[in-house]
Amino acid sequence: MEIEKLAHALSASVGLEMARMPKYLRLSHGIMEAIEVGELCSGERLPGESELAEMLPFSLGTVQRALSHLAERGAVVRRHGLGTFVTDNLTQLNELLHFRFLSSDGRGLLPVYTRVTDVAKTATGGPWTGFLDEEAFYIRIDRDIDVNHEFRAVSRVYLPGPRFTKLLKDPAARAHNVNIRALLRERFHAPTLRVVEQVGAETMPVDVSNYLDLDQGINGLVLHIQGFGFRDTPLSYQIVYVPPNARKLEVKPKLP
Amino acid sequence: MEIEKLAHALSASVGLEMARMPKYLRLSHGIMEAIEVGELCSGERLPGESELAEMLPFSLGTVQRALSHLAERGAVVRRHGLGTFVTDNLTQLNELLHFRFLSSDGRGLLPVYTRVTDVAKTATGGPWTGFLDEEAFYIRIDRDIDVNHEFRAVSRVYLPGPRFTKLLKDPAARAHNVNIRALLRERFHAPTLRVVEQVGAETMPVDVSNYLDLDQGINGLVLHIQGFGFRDTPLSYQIVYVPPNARKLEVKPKLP
DNA sequence: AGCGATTTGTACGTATGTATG
DNA sequence: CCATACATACGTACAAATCGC
Repeated sequence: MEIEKLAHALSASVGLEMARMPKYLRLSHGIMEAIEVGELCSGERLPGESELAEMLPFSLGTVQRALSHLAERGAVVRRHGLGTFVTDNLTQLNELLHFRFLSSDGRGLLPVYTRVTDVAKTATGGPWTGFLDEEAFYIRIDRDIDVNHEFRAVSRVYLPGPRFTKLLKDPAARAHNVNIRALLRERFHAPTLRVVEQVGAETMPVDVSNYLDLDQGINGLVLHIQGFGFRDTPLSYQIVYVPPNARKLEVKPKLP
Repeated sequence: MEIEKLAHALSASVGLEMARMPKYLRLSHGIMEAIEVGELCSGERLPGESELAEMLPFSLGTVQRALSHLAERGAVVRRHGLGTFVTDNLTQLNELLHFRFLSSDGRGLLPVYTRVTDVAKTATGGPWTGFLDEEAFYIRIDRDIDVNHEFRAVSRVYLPGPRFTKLLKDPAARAHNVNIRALLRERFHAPTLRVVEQVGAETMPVDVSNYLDLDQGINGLVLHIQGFGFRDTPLSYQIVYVPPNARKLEVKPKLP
């Protein structure tokens, strides 16, 4: 990763919402974005602290604080005497923020692999119509989520149609392991700033049961994730259908 | 809280495992201990950063780091322009509230009414035996949870037996609408400082199904809540069985 | 094993910004 | 407006871990 790119990414993401943010958070978000859009790859080593401090308009202390901030959130790993590295095996950090299936020993997280199965217009009603503003139509992104090759879940993201019509033709929206929230931020300058999560045991819909080869009418775990953007405006409504399985979903972050 | 006491507590807690610890952690642990033994009371205001830095052999930056460390873990609350305060009981309680069923409009929370149905010794195994330390026996507190008179759930709290034997005879443990964690904190000076929550769609056990008048073998929402006390020691293991219902449970959003 | 070079971790001191009463 | 107190930022120095020679 060249520093110039990072510097460019940082300067590109200022001016608006970042203006009144502390510098260490600006740097932290800039690096986070670079990770999400793939400029910084999984496992890649970042430039050293002093190098960053020298080339960018940040002091060493500020760089350190930004990196520690990212390390606390699991985006990077810092190793004494070696360097700072993008956390590997985080195929999608954003996804893992919601899909934290625990491994057997309860210490690690299971890897997840996502695949887009459909991007289409929809006009039908549902919980998203009560959350998103009233629109002529909505865009639904269907994804298949493979958890550790053990079982699969179905994710459906609903977006206000008129604003995101371009998604229907954007090949990036159909790529594997795509991060929807990163896509919205990059392509539409619509970052998700806050989410509200709800969970319930609901009967799996017929089409989901069919797709996952389940019996009809059984109950599964269903997540509802409301995404808010600038000025706390409703931005996205995601529903994740998880079939019954032996794994448990962690719903709170842990600080040791 | 007088600085002299804190200084004494800090000097008393050195020499052993603290010797090779960073200074900011030593200070952090010292303050934490002062809270544990009651020298610093709930809601009490700590001396200012600069005051601490002046009176104790710590620089301002080190004091700030120690206080931020405690604030991140919820032991203290820092308020700009006001000061740093020991987290009070009510705040802790709200943080640890788990049954956040949302009302129809999604804005308010549904009222819950709890009723203790049994307090008894148990020696049987389960997920709690792997979490709590090995004990001769455990204490199980069964509760019936009525959510807005719409449906009922079952909660089972497992505690290490020897330490909490008194609960078997304590009438307060059988009172209605009692908060178990508040009870542990007040009666046993054993506050729950951190929880890890997991959720899954599991088959409801036979006795729970019978108690709730459900068909056998159906899946419900099952919460597993691990409670940690001082020094991050395992304190309680709670399992909540929620039958399928129309309401959704709000889970805490992740770090933004 | 020793010795530097590099890199993160800790600590200190100082200055300035900003929220609160 | 002022005093207080936390929040941010910068600069410096040294300690400790790691790697390659």
